[in-house]
Amino acid sequence: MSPRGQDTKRPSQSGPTILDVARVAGVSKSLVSMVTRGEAGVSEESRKAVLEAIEELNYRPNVMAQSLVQRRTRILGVMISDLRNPFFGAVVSGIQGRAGELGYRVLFNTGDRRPEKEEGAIENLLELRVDGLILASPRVADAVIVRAGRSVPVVVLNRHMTDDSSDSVTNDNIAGARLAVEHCLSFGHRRIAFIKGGVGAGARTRSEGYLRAMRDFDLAEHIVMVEGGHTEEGGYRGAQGLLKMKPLPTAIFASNDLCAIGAMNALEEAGLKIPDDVSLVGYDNNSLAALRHISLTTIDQPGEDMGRSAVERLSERIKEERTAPRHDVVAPSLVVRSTTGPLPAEGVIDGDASKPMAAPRRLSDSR
Amino acid sequence: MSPRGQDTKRPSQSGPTILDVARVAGVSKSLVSMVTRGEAGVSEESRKAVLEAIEELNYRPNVMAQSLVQRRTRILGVMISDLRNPFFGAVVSGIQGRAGELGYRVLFNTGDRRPEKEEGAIENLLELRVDGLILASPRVADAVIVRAGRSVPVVVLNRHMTDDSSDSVTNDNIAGARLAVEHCLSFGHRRIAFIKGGVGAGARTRSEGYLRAMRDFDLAEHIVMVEGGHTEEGGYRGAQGLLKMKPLPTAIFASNDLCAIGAMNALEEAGLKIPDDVSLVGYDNNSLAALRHISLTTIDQPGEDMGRSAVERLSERIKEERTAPRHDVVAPSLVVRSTTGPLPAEGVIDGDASKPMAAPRRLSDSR
DNA sequence: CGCGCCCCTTGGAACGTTCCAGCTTGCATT
DNA sequence: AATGCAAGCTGGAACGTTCCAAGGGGCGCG
Repeated sequence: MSPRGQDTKRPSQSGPTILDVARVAGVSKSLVSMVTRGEAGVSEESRKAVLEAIEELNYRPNVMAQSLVQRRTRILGVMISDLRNPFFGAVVSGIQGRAGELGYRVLFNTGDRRPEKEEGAIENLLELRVDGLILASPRVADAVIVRAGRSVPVVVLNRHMTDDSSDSVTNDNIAGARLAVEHCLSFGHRRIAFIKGGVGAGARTRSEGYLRAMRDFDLAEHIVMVEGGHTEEGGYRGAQGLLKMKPLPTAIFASNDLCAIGAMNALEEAGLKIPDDVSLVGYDNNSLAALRHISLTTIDQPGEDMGRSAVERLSERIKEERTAPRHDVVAPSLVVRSTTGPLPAEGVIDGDASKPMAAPRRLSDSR
Repeated sequence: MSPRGQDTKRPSQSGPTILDVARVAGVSKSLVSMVTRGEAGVSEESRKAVLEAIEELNYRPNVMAQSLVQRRTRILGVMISDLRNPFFGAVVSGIQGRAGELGYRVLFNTGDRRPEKEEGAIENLLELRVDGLILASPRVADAVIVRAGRSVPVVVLNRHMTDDSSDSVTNDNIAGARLAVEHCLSFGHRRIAFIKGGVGAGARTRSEGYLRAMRDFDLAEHIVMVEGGHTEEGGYRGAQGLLKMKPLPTAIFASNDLCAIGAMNALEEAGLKIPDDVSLVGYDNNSLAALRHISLTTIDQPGEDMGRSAVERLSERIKEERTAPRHDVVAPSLVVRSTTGPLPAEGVIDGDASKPMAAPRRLSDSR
């Protein structure tokens, strides 16, 4: 009765099953299963027959069926907030590397930068019954993460979770921001401005780190923060804001590399030379920063390592080797490239040059 | 006997099932199923009871079980050859957008640039019984793609398949390369060199397009090609090679944007100004090219649209609305930014200025 | 010769869903 | 009062695996 008759019978293709293989090889399905799982105790003869049948039929075990009976998938789900930020390329690479070593397959899903889509992406992964979930810089509400944590081990990357529903791997944004400020200081800069990261993961703690470092170095009076965002556009606008200020900052610290690159454009458009007129520091050390044409001084956040750690933490939880939550913090480090340099001449003159270069000394101790 | 005794009973968590929900709601599993699938013919009362039970238990349907019985997953598998190339960010975005509209979920896997890993990634997706497969710029052997095509509809992105085992969505690299050459020509350039893309998808056809365009415009004598690669490093080395040449090319066309950026560095290091001394054209129009600080003239390849088309083609195949293979070719377009400009003064002198500026005219017609 | 053991192999139950045929109930129609 | 029918609901079979208890030979040993 169906419009297309008999060809609609099978819901499109559904490959050969273990039973087909068993039939062709002339053995039982159990034996085939043992072969595919590489279990010992199968005669060479049978094994060969089975392998041939598999080859002949182009058979592939159905993961769905496997997972159903084993009650686990050996799949790690990864939700990436923004695939367009090259930093996550490194994270993904680390995740995939370590997961492969541990025998997990990895499935990615992305939120395309929109929290509601992120939530859907997480839900998708959860319905698939992934064995564990990695959320890379999620922008969703805390409650969503907690809820996910109720059904599966969760590791959050780059966002510190205050509750104990999940593990986290973050980089020490406070320390990283301090490194940035210290570095500028070591070149004699005092008027070190900051372009904020908006809602991006880690943005808040970087602001916090900037503030603390400025205060600790007795630079509170020079604190200048403008709105920006973790995008090129945000950095561009942020820098434009800074350019309107009366005593121009001599150094600018941007909340991430994309932001710094945007700032770079604005500064260059205004005819300022980097680093001759203004120094610039980013954060992340993404692949853009390393491009010779950009060569941005930045704070390295080891994305690949963080990815690997996340998998490690997840694996411990899945195997129930650990039940106490763990919050790893990796140390950021300074990568000096070409966008930072000594204080420009006038800066030394019209800035308050009362306190001499004590800072640089202090800096080298503290590292 | 197990070291940890009773707590190992359940293979970690395995959430509530439809039966648990049925029990709590006081109805049959079938009724619960009808509710979760949004089927009509359920009394308001029952529906409410079920929804409450679902909420209470934090129940989530098990996709594995669903797929097993339905014999389809509503999942599209996507293999991305290189997540670090920002061009694919756009592709992914397009895929995800259209897939969402059509009711598919999307699962990504990446080959981390290594063919054998790509093959594993494809195998993974296939074992999951995805309803369809998108291969974005795959580097695997043709045979792997053909084999995959035997079990599931496959759409290949950016690589033309000569056989009919799969559909493809490519951009017209020949035409794109021609646009690049034409553009240089319109500025009076004749010595237009090319940095090749190596094994990257589309690299061969771009070379081919360059060659053809050069010949068509009577520039065969100026053809210069050097090895490069679809990475910054490749472009850097390629440009270094070009810099050793006796009459320096006045324009350089790189096989992709990453490559062009590498070339940019080499040129700048050599003290050449872009575009004053040398013009530079890339390919892809990835997010880097658009960065104001880079502002690369390039050939736009509409990644997002291509992603959407791929999903479209796949969907047709899955629904069996079409059985004939289809090979879509999208038109590339020129994006003029700041890395191309008029022929430098000396270029006009020592180049063969015999044929005057006919080319620019011709160009504007042909667009 | 009979017993036990090891090696290899097997069928059935289970996993959590969907699908389907059929059941009940109540109401309108004859 | 009997019949028909629709609305709402239900239990069992099926999907393709893995796991497990148990079956069948062959062989060495007492």
